[in-house]
Amino acid sequence: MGRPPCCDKEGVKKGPWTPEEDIILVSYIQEHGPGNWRAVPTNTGLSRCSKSCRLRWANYLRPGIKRGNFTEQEEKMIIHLQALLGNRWAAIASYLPQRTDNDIKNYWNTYLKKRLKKLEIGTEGGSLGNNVYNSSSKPIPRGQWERRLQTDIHMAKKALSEALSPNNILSLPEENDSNLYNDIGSIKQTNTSSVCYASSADNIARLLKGWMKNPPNKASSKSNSIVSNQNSFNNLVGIESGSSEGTPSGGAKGSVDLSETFESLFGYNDSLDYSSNSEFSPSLSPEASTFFQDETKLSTSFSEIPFSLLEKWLLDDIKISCSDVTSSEDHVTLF
DNA sequence: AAAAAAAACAACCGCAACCCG
DNA sequence: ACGGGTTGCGGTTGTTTTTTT
Repeated sequence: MGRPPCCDKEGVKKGPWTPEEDIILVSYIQEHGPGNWRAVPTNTGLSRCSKSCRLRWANYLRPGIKRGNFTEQEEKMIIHLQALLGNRWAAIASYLPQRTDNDIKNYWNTYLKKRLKKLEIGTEGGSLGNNVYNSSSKPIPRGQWERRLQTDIHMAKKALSEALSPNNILSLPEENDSNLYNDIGSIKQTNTSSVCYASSADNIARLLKGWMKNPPNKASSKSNSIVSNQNSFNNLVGIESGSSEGTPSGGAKGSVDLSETFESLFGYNDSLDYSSNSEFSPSLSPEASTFFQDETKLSTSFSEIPFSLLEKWLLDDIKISCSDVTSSEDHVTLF
Protein backbone atom coordinates (compact mmCIF):
# COMPACT_ATOMS: atom_id res chain seq x y z
CA MET A 1 0.00 0.00 0.00
CA GLY A 2 2.66 2.47 -0.89
CA ARG A 3 1.77 6.08 -0.84
CA PRO A 4 2.15 7.69 -4.23
CA PRO A 5 5.08 10.01 -4.27
CA CYS A 6 3.21 12.56 -6.35
CA CYS A 7 3.77 15.36 -3.91
CA ASP A 8 7.42 14.55 -3.45
CA LYS A 9 8.24 14.86 -7.10
CA GLU A 10 10.52 17.62 -8.11
CA GLY A 11 8.93 20.37 -10.12
CA VAL A 12 5.62 20.02 -8.37
CA LYS A 13 4.46 23.43 -7.40
CA LYS A 14 3.30 24.09 -3.88
CA GLY A 15 1.70 27.00 -2.15
CA PRO A 16 -1.18 29.23 -3.05
CA TRP A 17 -2.96 28.74 -6.31
CA THR A 18 -2.85 31.47 -8.88
CA PRO A 19 -5.90 32.55 -10.84
CA GLU A 20 -4.32 31.12 -13.98
CA GLU A 21 -4.08 27.74 -12.37
CA ASP A 22 -7.62 27.99 -11.13
CA ILE A 23 -8.83 28.77 -14.60
CA ILE A 24 -6.97 25.87 -16.07
CA LEU A 25 -8.33 23.52 -13.47
CA VAL A 26 -11.87 24.74 -13.75
CA SER A 27 -11.75 24.56 -17.52
CA TYR A 28 -10.49 21.03 -17.37
CA ILE A 29 -13.10 19.92 -14.88
CA GLN A 30 -15.80 21.63 -16.84
CA GLU A 31 -14.82 19.52 -19.76
CA HIS A 32 -14.09 16.24 -18.09
CA GLY A 33 -15.84 16.42 -14.77
CA PRO A 34 -14.16 15.90 -11.43
CA GLY A 35 -12.43 12.65 -10.73
CA ASN A 36 -9.43 10.86 -12.11
CA TRP A 37 -7.31 13.37 -10.31
CA ARG A 38 -4.20 11.52 -11.14
CA ALA A 39 -4.64 12.52 -14.74
CA VAL A 40 -5.39 16.15 -14.06
CA PRO A 41 -1.83 17.48 -13.73
CA THR A 42 -0.73 15.59 -16.82
CA ASN A 43 -3.67 16.61 -18.93
CA THR A 44 -3.75 20.21 -17.86
CA GLY A 45 -0.06 20.82 -17.67
CA LEU A 46 -0.44 22.09 -14.16
CA SER A 47 2.63 21.67 -12.03
CA ARG A 48 0.53 20.48 -9.17
CA CYS A 49 0.04 17.11 -7.64
CA SER A 50 -3.28 15.38 -8.01
CA LYS A 51 -4.08 15.86 -4.37
CA SER A 52 -3.57 19.54 -4.61
CA CYS A 53 -5.87 19.73 -7.61
CA ARG A 54 -8.57 17.75 -5.89
CA LEU A 55 -8.29 19.86 -2.77
CA ARG A 56 -8.42 23.07 -4.69
CA TRP A 57 -11.49 21.95 -6.52
CA ALA A 58 -13.25 20.52 -3.51
CA ASN A 59 -12.59 23.43 -1.24
CA TYR A 60 -12.70 26.45 -3.49
CA LEU A 61 -13.56 25.99 -7.11
CA ARG A 62 -16.47 23.61 -6.82
CA PRO A 63 -19.74 25.42 -7.42
CA GLY A 64 -22.14 25.70 -4.55
CA ILE A 65 -19.67 26.37 -1.84
CA LYS A 66 -20.66 28.86 0.76
CA ARG A 67 -17.85 30.62 2.48
CA GLY A 68 -17.63 32.68 5.61
CA ASN A 69 -20.65 33.90 7.52
CA PHE A 70 -21.48 30.80 9.45
CA THR A 71 -25.01 31.24 10.64
CA GLU A 72 -26.04 30.57 14.17
CA GLN A 73 -27.86 27.52 12.94
CA GLU A 74 -24.79 26.17 11.26
CA GLU A 75 -22.73 26.97 14.27
CA LYS A 76 -25.02 24.99 16.50
CA MET A 77 -25.05 22.14 14.08
CA ILE A 78 -21.32 21.99 13.95
CA ILE A 79 -21.02 22.07 17.69
CA HIS A 80 -23.61 19.42 18.12
CA LEU A 81 -22.33 17.20 15.36
CA GLN A 82 -18.81 17.55 16.63
CA ALA A 83 -20.01 16.37 20.00
CA LEU A 84 -21.74 13.45 18.37
CA LEU A 85 -19.29 12.48 15.69
CA GLY A 86 -16.04 13.84 16.97
CA ASN A 87 -13.59 15.35 14.52
CA ARG A 88 -15.09 13.62 11.55
CA TRP A 89 -15.16 16.75 9.51
CA ALA A 90 -16.18 15.11 6.31
CA ALA A 91 -19.15 13.54 8.02
CA ILE A 92 -20.06 16.81 9.63
CA ALA A 93 -19.68 18.58 6.32
CA SER A 94 -22.08 16.15 4.75
CA TYR A 95 -24.79 17.64 6.91
CA LEU A 96 -23.87 21.08 5.64
CA PRO A 97 -23.58 20.49 1.93
CA GLN A 98 -22.53 24.02 1.15
CA ARG A 99 -19.61 23.88 3.52
CA THR A 100 -16.39 22.07 3.03
CA ASP A 101 -14.83 19.90 5.66
CA ASN A 102 -11.80 22.13 5.61
CA ASP A 103 -13.89 25.19 6.20
CA ILE A 104 -15.74 23.60 9.06
CA LYS A 105 -12.54 22.30 10.53
CA ASN A 106 -10.95 25.70 10.37
CA TYR A 107 -13.97 27.33 11.86
CA TRP A 108 -13.97 24.84 14.65
CA ASN A 109 -10.29 25.14 15.37
CA THR A 110 -10.09 28.87 15.19
CA TYR A 111 -13.36 29.93 16.68
CA LEU A 112 -15.80 27.39 18.04
CA LYS A 113 -13.35 25.38 20.09
CA LYS A 114 -12.19 28.47 21.89
CA ARG A 115 -15.68 29.71 22.40
CA LEU A 116 -16.82 26.44 23.83
CA LYS A 117 -13.82 26.33 26.08
CA LYS A 118 -14.76 29.71 27.41
CA LEU A 119 -18.30 28.60 27.94
CA GLU A 120 -17.17 25.48 29.64
CA ILE A 121 -15.04 27.44 32.01
CA GLY A 122 -17.87 29.87 32.48
CA THR A 123 -20.23 27.11 33.49
CA GLU A 124 -17.63 25.46 35.69
CA GLY A 125 -17.21 22.05 34.19
CA GLY A 126 -20.57 21.93 32.54
CA SER A 127 -20.58 19.56 29.62
CA LEU A 128 -20.40 21.03 26.18
CA GLY A 129 -23.61 19.37 25.28
CA ASN A 130 -25.47 21.58 27.64
CA ASN A 131 -24.83 24.53 25.45
CA VAL A 132 -25.38 22.93 22.16
CA TYR A 133 -28.56 24.70 21.31
CA ASN A 134 -27.93 27.81 23.18
CA SER A 135 -25.94 30.62 21.73
CA SER A 136 -25.71 32.29 25.06
CA SER A 137 -23.84 30.66 27.87
CA LYS A 138 -27.00 29.71 29.72
CA PRO A 139 -27.81 26.06 29.32
CA ILE A 140 -31.34 25.38 28.21
CA PRO A 141 -33.23 22.34 29.38
CA ARG A 142 -33.36 19.78 26.63
CA GLY A 143 -37.10 19.96 26.14
CA GLN A 144 -36.77 23.66 25.63
CA TRP A 145 -34.09 23.65 23.00
CA GLU A 146 -35.75 20.72 21.39
CA ARG A 147 -38.89 22.78 21.04
CA ARG A 148 -36.94 25.72 19.82
CA LEU A 149 -35.17 23.59 17.28
CA GLN A 150 -38.40 22.13 16.09
CA THR A 151 -39.79 25.60 15.70
CA ASP A 152 -36.78 26.42 13.58
CA ILE A 153 -37.40 23.34 11.55
CA HIS A 154 -40.94 24.30 10.94
CA MET A 155 -39.91 27.78 9.89
CA ALA A 156 -37.31 26.31 7.60
CA LYS A 157 -39.79 23.99 6.00
CA LYS A 158 -42.19 26.77 5.46
CA ALA A 159 -39.53 28.93 3.95
CA LEU A 160 -38.50 26.10 1.72
CA SER A 161 -41.99 25.49 0.51
CA GLU A 162 -42.24 29.15 -0.32
CA ALA A 163 -38.92 29.05 -2.02
CA LEU A 164 -40.01 26.07 -4.06
CA SER A 165 -43.22 27.61 -5.15
CA PRO A 166 -43.21 28.48 -8.85
CA ASN A 167 -43.20 32.20 -8.22
CA ASN A 168 -40.17 32.14 -6.07
CA ILE A 169 -38.25 29.48 -7.81
CA LEU A 170 -38.05 31.69 -10.85
CA SER A 171 -36.22 34.27 -8.91
CA LEU A 172 -33.70 31.84 -7.60
CA PRO A 173 -30.33 31.70 -9.23
CA GLU A 174 -30.16 28.91 -11.73
CA GLU A 175 -27.59 26.86 -9.94
CA ASN A 176 -29.22 26.90 -6.63
CA ASP A 177 -30.83 23.62 -5.97
CA SER A 178 -30.40 20.65 -8.16
CA ASN A 179 -27.07 21.52 -9.59
CA LEU A 180 -25.74 22.31 -6.23
CA TYR A 181 -26.67 18.95 -4.93
CA ASN A 182 -25.64 17.23 -8.08
CA ASP A 183 -22.25 18.73 -7.79
CA ILE A 184 -21.76 17.73 -4.26
CA GLY A 185 -23.11 14.31 -4.72
CA SER A 186 -21.35 13.62 -7.92
CA ILE A 187 -17.85 14.54 -7.09
CA LYS A 188 -16.97 10.94 -7.52
CA GLN A 189 -19.27 10.25 -10.39
CA THR A 190 -17.45 9.92 -13.60
CA ASN A 191 -20.21 10.69 -16.01
CA THR A 192 -21.23 13.98 -14.54
CA SER A 193 -23.59 15.82 -16.77
CA SER A 194 -22.23 18.87 -18.42
CA VAL A 195 -25.06 20.83 -16.92
CA CYS A 196 -23.40 20.53 -13.56
CA TYR A 197 -20.42 22.37 -14.85
CA ALA A 198 -22.11 24.76 -17.13
CA SER A 199 -21.49 27.33 -14.50
CA SER A 200 -17.79 26.97 -14.73
CA ALA A 201 -17.44 28.96 -17.88
CA ASP A 202 -19.15 31.78 -16.16
CA ASN A 203 -16.95 31.25 -13.18
CA ILE A 204 -13.88 31.54 -15.27
CA ALA A 205 -15.14 34.72 -16.81
CA ARG A 206 -15.78 36.17 -13.42
CA LEU A 207 -12.53 34.91 -12.16
CA LEU A 208 -10.71 36.52 -15.02
CA LYS A 209 -12.57 39.71 -14.43
CA GLY A 210 -11.41 39.76 -10.86
CA TRP A 211 -7.97 38.84 -11.90
CA MET A 212 -7.68 41.69 -14.37
CA LYS A 213 -8.61 44.04 -11.60
CA ASN A 214 -5.98 42.54 -9.35
CA PRO A 215 -3.01 41.45 -11.40
CA PRO A 216 -1.11 38.58 -9.84
CA ASN A 217 2.18 40.39 -9.63
CA LYS A 218 0.87 42.46 -6.77
CA ALA A 219 1.71 41.16 -3.36
CA SER A 220 -1.94 41.04 -2.51
CA SER A 221 -2.93 39.30 -5.68
CA LYS A 222 -3.41 36.01 -3.99
CA SER A 223 -5.92 37.12 -1.51
CA ASN A 224 -7.62 39.32 -4.02
CA SER A 225 -7.98 36.52 -6.43
CA ILE A 226 -9.30 34.31 -3.76
CA VAL A 227 -11.84 36.82 -2.71
CA SER A 228 -12.97 37.46 -6.23
CA ASN A 229 -13.03 33.80 -6.72
CA GLN A 230 -15.10 33.18 -3.71
CA ASN A 231 -17.47 35.93 -4.57
CA SER A 232 -17.90 34.77 -8.08
CA PHE A 233 -18.92 31.34 -6.96
CA ASN A 234 -21.02 32.57 -4.19
CA ASN A 235 -22.80 34.93 -6.49
CA LEU A 236 -23.14 32.23 -8.99
CA VAL A 237 -25.11 29.99 -6.77
CA GLY A 238 -27.07 32.78 -5.23
CA ILE A 239 -25.65 32.25 -1.84
CA GLU A 240 -25.15 35.15 0.43
CA SER A 241 -21.91 36.60 -0.77
CA GLY A 242 -18.87 37.11 1.36
CA SER A 243 -19.43 40.80 1.60
CA SER A 244 -18.81 40.52 5.29
CA GLU A 245 -16.45 37.65 5.07
CA GLY A 246 -15.19 36.05 8.17
CA THR A 247 -17.69 37.59 10.46
CA PRO A 248 -19.73 34.85 11.93
CA SER A 249 -22.82 36.91 12.14
CA GLY A 250 -26.08 35.92 10.55
CA GLY A 251 -26.48 36.17 6.82
CA ALA A 252 -28.74 38.46 4.91
CA LYS A 253 -32.32 38.07 5.86
CA GLY A 254 -35.50 39.10 4.27
CA SER A 255 -35.78 37.39 0.95
CA VAL A 256 -36.41 33.71 0.83
CA ASP A 257 -33.01 32.15 0.88
CA LEU A 258 -32.92 28.55 -0.11
CA SER A 259 -29.48 28.03 1.26
CA GLU A 260 -30.58 29.32 4.59
CA THR A 261 -33.62 27.16 4.40
CA PHE A 262 -31.42 24.19 3.93
CA GLU A 263 -29.29 25.19 6.80
CA SER A 264 -32.32 25.01 8.92
CA LEU A 265 -33.35 21.85 7.25
CA PHE A 266 -30.06 20.30 8.01
CA GLY A 267 -30.43 21.54 11.46
CA TYR A 268 -33.40 19.28 11.52
CA ASN A 269 -31.27 16.58 10.17
CA ASP A 270 -28.97 17.31 13.03
CA SER A 271 -31.69 16.78 15.51
CA LEU A 272 -32.65 13.64 13.74
CA ASP A 273 -29.36 12.24 14.59
CA TYR A 274 -31.03 11.28 17.76
CA SER A 275 -33.00 8.81 15.77
CA SER A 276 -30.11 6.49 16.16
CA ASN A 277 -30.34 7.16 19.82
CA SER A 278 -33.19 5.26 21.34
CA GLU A 279 -33.41 7.72 24.16
CA PHE A 280 -34.70 10.51 22.04
CA SER A 281 -36.33 10.11 18.73
CA PRO A 282 -38.63 12.71 17.25
CA SER A 283 -41.45 11.31 15.22
CA LEU A 284 -40.88 11.60 11.52
CA SER A 285 -42.65 11.05 8.32
CA PRO A 286 -41.83 7.62 6.90
CA GLU A 287 -39.64 9.07 4.19
CA ALA A 288 -37.71 11.08 6.65
CA SER A 289 -37.31 8.18 9.00
CA THR A 290 -35.90 6.04 6.27
CA PHE A 291 -33.88 8.88 5.06
CA PHE A 292 -32.21 9.61 8.32
CA GLN A 293 -32.15 6.15 9.75
CA ASP A 294 -28.67 5.16 8.91
CA GLU A 295 -26.31 7.77 10.14
CA THR A 296 -23.30 6.28 8.46
CA LYS A 297 -25.04 6.14 5.17
CA LEU A 298 -26.30 9.61 5.67
CA SER A 299 -22.93 10.97 6.44
CA THR A 300 -21.47 9.65 3.27
CA SER A 301 -24.28 10.14 0.88
CA PHE A 302 -26.64 12.73 2.15
CA SER A 303 -26.34 14.77 -0.93
CA GLU A 304 -27.02 11.79 -3.09
CA ILE A 305 -30.58 11.66 -1.87
CA PRO A 306 -32.70 12.97 -4.69
CA PHE A 307 -33.73 16.51 -4.10
CA SER A 308 -37.26 15.58 -5.00
CA LEU A 309 -37.44 13.30 -2.02
CA LEU A 310 -36.59 16.14 0.26
CA GLU A 311 -39.08 18.33 -1.50
CA LYS A 312 -41.72 15.71 -1.22
CA TRP A 313 -41.15 15.13 2.41
CA LEU A 314 -41.03 18.77 3.20
CA LEU A 315 -43.96 19.76 1.13
CA ASP A 316 -46.10 16.91 2.31
CA ASP A 317 -45.43 17.92 5.81
CA ILE A 318 -46.03 21.54 5.07
CA LYS A 319 -49.39 20.69 3.55
CA ILE A 320 -50.42 19.11 6.78
CA SER A 321 -49.13 21.77 9.06
CA CYS A 322 -49.47 24.98 7.10
CA SER A 323 -53.20 24.88 6.71
CA ASP A 324 -53.78 26.04 10.22
CA VAL A 325 -50.70 28.08 10.78
CA THR A 326 -51.09 30.87 13.18
CA SER A 327 -47.86 30.64 15.00
CA SER A 328 -44.94 28.41 14.38
CA GLU A 329 -44.85 27.55 18.04
CA ASP A 330 -48.24 25.91 17.64
CA HIS A 331 -46.79 23.36 15.31
CA VAL A 332 -44.16 21.96 17.46
CA THR A 333 -46.29 18.99 18.26
CA LEU A 334 -46.80 18.19 14.62
CA PHE A 335 -43.25 16.98 14.39
C1' DA B 1 1.78 55.08 12.33
C1' DA B 2 4.26 51.07 13.59
C1' DA B 3 4.86 46.84 15.90
C1' DA B 4 3.08 42.87 18.08
C1' DA B 5 -0.38 39.58 18.83
C1' DA B 6 -4.29 37.11 17.54
C1' DA B 7 -7.32 35.27 14.29
C1' DA B 8 -8.47 33.44 9.95
C1' DC B 9 -7.47 31.05 6.03
C1' DA B 10 -5.26 28.03 2.60
C1' DA B 11 -2.62 24.32 1.70
C1' DC B 12 0.39 20.35 2.72
C1' DC B 13 1.44 15.84 4.72
C1' DG B 14 0.77 11.26 5.88
C1' DC B 15 -2.32 7.67 6.97
C1' DA B 16 -6.24 4.86 5.93
C1' DA B 17 -9.81 3.31 3.09
C1' DC B 18 -11.30 2.18 -1.24
C1' DC B 19 -11.07 0.40 -5.97
C1' DC B 20 -9.75 -2.62 -9.35
C1' DG B 21 -7.03 -5.94 -11.90
C1' DA C 1 -7.59 -13.03 -1.47
C1' DC C 2 -3.91 -10.04 -2.54
C1' DG C 3 -1.45 -6.03 -3.77
C1' DG C 4 -0.70 -1.73 -6.10
C1' DG C 5 -2.69 2.58 -7.29
C1' DT C 6 -5.85 6.27 -6.16
C1' DT C 7 -8.71 9.07 -3.40
C1' DG C 8 -10.45 10.91 0.93
C1' DC C 9 -9.80 12.48 5.47
C1' DG C 10 -7.96 14.73 9.49
C1' DG C 11 -4.06 16.90 11.71
C1' DT C 12 -0.95 20.35 11.25
C1' DT C 13 1.65 24.15 9.57
C1' DG C 14 2.64 28.36 7.07
C1' DT C 15 0.93 32.67 5.42
C1' DT C 16 -2.04 36.51 5.34
C1' DT C 17 -5.20 39.60 7.45
C1' DT C 18 -7.17 41.92 11.25
C1' DT C 19 -7.06 43.74 15.76
C1' DT C 20 -4.83 45.55 19.66
C1' DT C 21 -1.24 48.03 22.01
